[in-house]
Amino acid sequence: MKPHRELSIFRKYLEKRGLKLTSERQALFDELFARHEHFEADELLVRLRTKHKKISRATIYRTLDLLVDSGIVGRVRIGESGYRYERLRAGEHHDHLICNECGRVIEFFEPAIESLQDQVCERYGFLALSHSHQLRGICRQCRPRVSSREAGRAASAAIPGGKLRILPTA
Amino acid sequence: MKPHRELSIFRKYLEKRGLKLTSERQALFDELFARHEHFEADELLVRLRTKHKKISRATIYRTLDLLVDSGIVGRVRIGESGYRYERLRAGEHHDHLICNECGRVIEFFEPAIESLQDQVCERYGFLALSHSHQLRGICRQCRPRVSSREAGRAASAAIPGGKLRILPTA
DNA sequence: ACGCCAGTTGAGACTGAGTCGCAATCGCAT
DNA sequence: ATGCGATTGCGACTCAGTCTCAACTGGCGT
Repeated sequence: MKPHRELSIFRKYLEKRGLKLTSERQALFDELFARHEHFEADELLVRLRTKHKKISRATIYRTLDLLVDSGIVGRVRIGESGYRYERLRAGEHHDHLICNECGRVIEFFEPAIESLQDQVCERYGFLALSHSHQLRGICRQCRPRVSSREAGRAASAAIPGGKLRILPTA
Repeated sequence: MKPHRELSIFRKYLEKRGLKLTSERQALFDELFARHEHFEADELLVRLRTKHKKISRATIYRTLDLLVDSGIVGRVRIGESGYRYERLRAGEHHDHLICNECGRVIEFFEPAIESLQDQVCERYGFLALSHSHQLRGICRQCRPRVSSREAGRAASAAIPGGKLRILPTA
């Protein structure tokens, strides 16, 4: 729980391009590194507002852009609308399992998938700069609840093919 | 180029829930299956408008929802904002390589990745219902252009680690 | 062929997320 | 302490998508 490392990265990032570490930026940074969850921009706004800090929505977005750009925060398209942000630990990377029921986000990392991705890129002469890989469905905790609910409904929603099919969505 | 199969699926889908095949829905369907690219909702609106057909934005979205729900069209989060739609051929599935330069979308399918995904889900007791997997970067055609442009700039943007790193973004 | 009515449409108001312009303010190098 | 470029907050704005509702229509029943 020592965000010092990230703070100095951020500081350096700002310095390098003649930007300033204002009290708003510092406050946002602190709030962000006080937890370790995924969060939305407006969530931060509310949290800071309730903590007496005043900060505008525009500044939240502007600062978030800086943090993403500096590499210590990641911007992810999760859920149906808007972005979510997450702390990024240097050099680490992960993808997401997202529960449609409770919204829980599970991070996973599968080296074999990563290297297969590289192979795919090679195949197409594609230079990958970033990627996004998310699986949506029902998490372990929600499965019992959902399946009992389904039992109540008609079986009409059953997928024809029988076998579990994974279709693209987002 | 015979969309008859899909049309009958759509027809059946509508019938099953007492919905009607209106001229607007038919027109949208036709326009959609006249090509095979990824497209945005507003794009369809424009295309139909220029083809003398009048149709409202709301109807476009409503019909697109039906098509997605019936399984013959897929909704994908590509690019920075909004959705894109794409024809789905029955049983087929693919993921995307997206070029940041020209916007080109390359479809790929890697069975090994799919099965690794299943393994990841098992590991977490997660029931996957859909997934999204996109790599963003520079396509073969754009690479020469981009690298020469980069050469002009300072080398300051070089990634420290040296090795190609793939970071999450969307 | 006709009528009926649930389903459908278009227009425009609305929403939510994010961006922009600008005058007032602030960090910080000197 | 000073100066000035960077930054902020505000509110207006955009953009994609949704909603409401009165007017319209597809297609079943006869």
